[in-house]
Amino acid sequence: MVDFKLIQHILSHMVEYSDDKIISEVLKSMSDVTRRSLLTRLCQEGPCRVTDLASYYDMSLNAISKHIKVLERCELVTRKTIGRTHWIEADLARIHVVENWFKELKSIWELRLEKLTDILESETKND
Amino acid sequence: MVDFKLIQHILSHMVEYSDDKIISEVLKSMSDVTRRSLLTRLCQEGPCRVTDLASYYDMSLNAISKHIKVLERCELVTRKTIGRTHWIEADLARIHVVENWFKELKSIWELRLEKLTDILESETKND
DNA sequence: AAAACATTCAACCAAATGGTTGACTTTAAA
DNA sequence: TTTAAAGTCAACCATTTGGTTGAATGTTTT
Repeated sequence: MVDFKLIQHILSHMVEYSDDKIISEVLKSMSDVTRRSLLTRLCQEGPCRVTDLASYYDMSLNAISKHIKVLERCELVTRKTIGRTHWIEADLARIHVVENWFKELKSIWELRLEKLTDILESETKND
Repeated sequence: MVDFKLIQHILSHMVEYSDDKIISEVLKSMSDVTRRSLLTRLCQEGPCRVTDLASYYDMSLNAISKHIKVLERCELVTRKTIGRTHWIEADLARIHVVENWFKELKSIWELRLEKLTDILESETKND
């Protein structure tokens, strides 16, 4: 007979392992206030130049440039270079990966609660 | 007349600012593979002792103890001390705060797209 | 051709992170 | 009443992070 629970377990772990690095990078990247602010601004305004983004912050252009590179490395942001200006654009696709991990975690939690109530029910039957 | 957009803007920023520290801490806390693994295990198994958690990892008890403290500080985990054993339990409430930020970000994105299509529509009218 | 602009690169620095080991406290067991 | 167990605390260490400044690269503008 097919062991669905085993298959489910193996599959969930395959997803977990393959996405693990992405999840770590995305979460770490978004854990910084400045980078979250940059993302927000890019969502509001659409594609922006690096200099324009930097003008909003009490921080050097270089610092913002580095923040953008961090966001870029984990693909929360894309870059289109036209001449000397770089157009930075938000890309929220990576967020889904994290959201899915949250969902998975919550379902693992629920699964345990279900098993727990099952046990409690069968115990009350035995009383 | 009431400026709903302004009120919405102010409110969203109040939420954003007050939750900012929590979001940063939760995201940074969860950006570590070991800590995510601990959270997953705690969701699967329910409350666990520190030593039992540590036994799964190729890492000192102290390291795990520190990881748990990080999770505890941002309230992803709670602790109940009975005698000499500490029972650690997952608490996923904080995840909602992050999920809400994701939702907010996406709605900001959508809002811009809507404005953009509005502009495009009015321009085609003018042709 | 020279000057200004947009941006990255490189080197540096202080602080934070993730790990280690060894000593310490408190509680439970022999 | 020793001894063992469960954890934390403290000090240390290498690496990463988030910022700085100054120079370098390539692209417009004048």
